[in-house]
Amino acid sequence: MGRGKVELKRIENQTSRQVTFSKRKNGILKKAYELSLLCDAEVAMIIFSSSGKVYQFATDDDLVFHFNGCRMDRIIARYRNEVGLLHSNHKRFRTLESWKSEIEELQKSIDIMEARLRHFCGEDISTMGIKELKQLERQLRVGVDRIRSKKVSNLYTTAA
Amino acid sequence: MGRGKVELKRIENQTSRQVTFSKRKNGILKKAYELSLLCDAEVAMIIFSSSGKVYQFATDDDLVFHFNGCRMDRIIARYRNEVGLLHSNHKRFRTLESWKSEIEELQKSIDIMEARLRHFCGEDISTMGIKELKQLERQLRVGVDRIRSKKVSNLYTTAA
DNA sequence: CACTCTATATATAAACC
DNA sequence: TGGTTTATATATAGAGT
Repeated sequence: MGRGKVELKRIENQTSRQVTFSKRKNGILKKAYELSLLCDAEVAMIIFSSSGKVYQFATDDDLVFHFNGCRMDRIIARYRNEVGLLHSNHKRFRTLESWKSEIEELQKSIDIMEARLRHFCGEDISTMGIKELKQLERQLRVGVDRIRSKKVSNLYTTAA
Repeated sequence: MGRGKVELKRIENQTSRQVTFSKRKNGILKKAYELSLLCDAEVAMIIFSSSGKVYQFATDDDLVFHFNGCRMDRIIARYRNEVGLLHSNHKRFRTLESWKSEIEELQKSIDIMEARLRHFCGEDISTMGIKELKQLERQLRVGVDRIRSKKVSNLYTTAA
């Protein structure tokens, strides 16, 4: 919308990315407000800019100062209920450091797995060398083969 | 937008409220996707229709992790860290609950990613149906193709 | 950055299937 | 619910301040 058409990909120029973010953020927050008001829907939205700032909207948060997130927690709670995520808890006594380090550990594993998943999808492979690429391809082939044979056996099972 | 101008208040006619909801929901989900993609932002959105159905968007959910809300929990966790706690009485000290819930959310993401990684390797696929298997195979093929072309271009680069 | 100004691109209301 | 069409309302890209 506007003078030029935009490609649907990350805007490389940092300045215009920032400007576009600011404009579109306002636009979408307004849309969220309108949707909730017009259609009597419960809407929650959380936005982190690439620089790390957070913006939010939640239904029935005060319109003028809608940065307090009063209802956010309730909507999130409702979401968890619907989607079915149950939390059990134990481990009462721990130090701050132990919590932090566990979180760091988990985050690290997540980063590694994300990279691996991307590689499996053929993304972010520009940094990989020939050797790694070959290994990855081999692994993908193994996956394809296993799936093929699984499909075949499924067909037989289904047909019977 | 459209033939008539709309008042900013709850649409009383139930049918048109429903129709408007459906259209605007699609619109805003698209906007959320564009915002995250164009501006490299992390975006999470939860929408409950007045009839109680839930719809959602979370950055990257539809890419590698096209599973319902794999990233949602992590965005919520990040939100809770950076904002949610500012509005409670404990501004500076995180509660035990907040540590635990963040860890649980990270752990959950890890579980999902582990399962997905195994599938990519053709493991643990005995529970998958034909449809899922086909989809997985397609994704693996995309990966293989991308790697092939990358290998080819690498050879040229290396040769030069 | 926040805001202004326009030309254009999009979203969508209304009506009908 | 989903699509289609069309006229109109909005959003916003690009450029400037």
